[in-house]
Amino acid sequence: MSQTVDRALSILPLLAQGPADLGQVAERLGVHKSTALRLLRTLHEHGLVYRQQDQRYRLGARLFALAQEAVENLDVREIAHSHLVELNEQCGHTIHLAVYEENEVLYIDKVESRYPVRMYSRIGKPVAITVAAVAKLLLADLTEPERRAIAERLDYPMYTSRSIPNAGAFLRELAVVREQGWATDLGGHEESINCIGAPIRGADGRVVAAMSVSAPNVVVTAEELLTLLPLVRRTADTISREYSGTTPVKKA
Amino acid sequence: MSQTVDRALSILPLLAQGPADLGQVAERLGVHKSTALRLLRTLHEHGLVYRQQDQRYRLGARLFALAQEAVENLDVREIAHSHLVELNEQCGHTIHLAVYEENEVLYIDKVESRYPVRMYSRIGKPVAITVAAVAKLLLADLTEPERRAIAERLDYPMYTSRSIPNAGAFLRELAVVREQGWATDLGGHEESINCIGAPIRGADGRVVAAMSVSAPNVVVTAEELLTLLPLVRRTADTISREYSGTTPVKKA
DNA sequence: GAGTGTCGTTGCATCATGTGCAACAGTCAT
DNA sequence: ATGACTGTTGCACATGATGCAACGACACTC
Repeated sequence: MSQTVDRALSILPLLAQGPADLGQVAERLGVHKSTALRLLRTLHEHGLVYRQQDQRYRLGARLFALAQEAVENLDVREIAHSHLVELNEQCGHTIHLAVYEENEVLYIDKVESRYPVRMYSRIGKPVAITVAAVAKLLLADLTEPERRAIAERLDYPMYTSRSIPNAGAFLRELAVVREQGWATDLGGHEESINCIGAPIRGADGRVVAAMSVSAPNVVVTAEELLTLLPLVRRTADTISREYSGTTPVKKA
Repeated sequence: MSQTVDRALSILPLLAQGPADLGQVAERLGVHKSTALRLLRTLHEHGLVYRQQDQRYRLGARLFALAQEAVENLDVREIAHSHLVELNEQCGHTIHLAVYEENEVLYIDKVESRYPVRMYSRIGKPVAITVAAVAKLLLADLTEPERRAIAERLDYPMYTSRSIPNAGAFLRELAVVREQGWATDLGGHEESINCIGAPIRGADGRVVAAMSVSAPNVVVTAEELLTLLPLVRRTADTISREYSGTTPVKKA
């Protein structure tokens, strides 16, 4: 809507791929060098862009600070985290927490099977939306026309032979997930990895986040993983209750 | 420099404090509502801003994805290298750069001394973890339980009479290093070689890499080597600043 | 050491673009 | 219904963003 801002913001994903010099930025934007320079300077003043010794530009620290604050404002994450850790201690597998936002599903927390969470490790990465259990849970909660619209728009990469192949199959899968209240991904993303997931709901019943447990075949079979389903659902429900304020609320 | 972009970017830190509605944003920016609306729309299209159910705006998850992608492409080695070369030109000794990964400390860069004394170290090779200055720096930054777990698991080969002999001594050494912010290895790996090292930190303060200067006794004594400490620490700090994208000095 | 290429930077004239205004539409409370 | 509040739209105006061309700095070649 605003051309100038639009151009300036387009620089960010461009630099996210790696440092670039003025000429490259101008070319990729399709504008004159002097224009690109002014945009970069403005971004620089706000700390979103940093200029290294070789004069190339890359994303600046301010962006990381903002991202940090953005995620801290997602209070689902804060509430869920301790429960995810607890679940990890009980089952030993990797736990993910994801939200849906603007046609994307993003991981916002992760508890590694062996190591403590590292900020910026893989959190923030878009999810394989057509196959991941958490994505199915989040999309299944949308209205029917929304689901249809998104399903039509997506690509259906065949990560494995068990990946969901097309919009029709995806919509049927979402209907199943919506009905049963939990979801799986059995080797649909990586052949040897299975996931089971459950939704986290707000006070109005809407799904605000989804969590999943992932484990490789070599550790537990899909059948064994499914025996954890009650535990996963119970954890999700506990988080839902706390999130919707059934427990004493302290924040303003 | 660019008014429009400047205003748009000013919205981000504003929203970082918490969600705000159109009127609040317009007021804080000192512009008309319609102007604020257009800016917010542009930010929205780029996913930097998200509109929640109550129509208020907050920071979007795309910020997260951007920061994530940028960090993955951040290469400490690339940023550090020129500084290491410069340091080598100033002091003439061998410089090492190392990172910690998966219970191992690895050399990822090396600038050879200008005198013909070869050290047995190679880029990509694991470091003598119990004695090397860089290893001490990297391990000292872990949490207390992590340090303890690793210390218990390690072997303590007596390369020389001054090698660290056991887990207890190692943990005490790590505590000292953690406290003082630099480390040494005085003949602990090879009898005739001394090292001093300093940590390189990311934006969040975590140690992401460590660098060291090594020199044999026949060239400089340990005392003489230690006089280089301020220079080494300054270099490490410079690299830290550049790595975390903080501009040294800027506008008021 | 003159020549040639590349790159970032600056000042400026032009007009596209962002701006504020005022009117409109939707929602909620009374 | 009425009023107060919010977000939204269309439009005339001039501000501010744009591309150009010229300049300076640096690296490299011959």
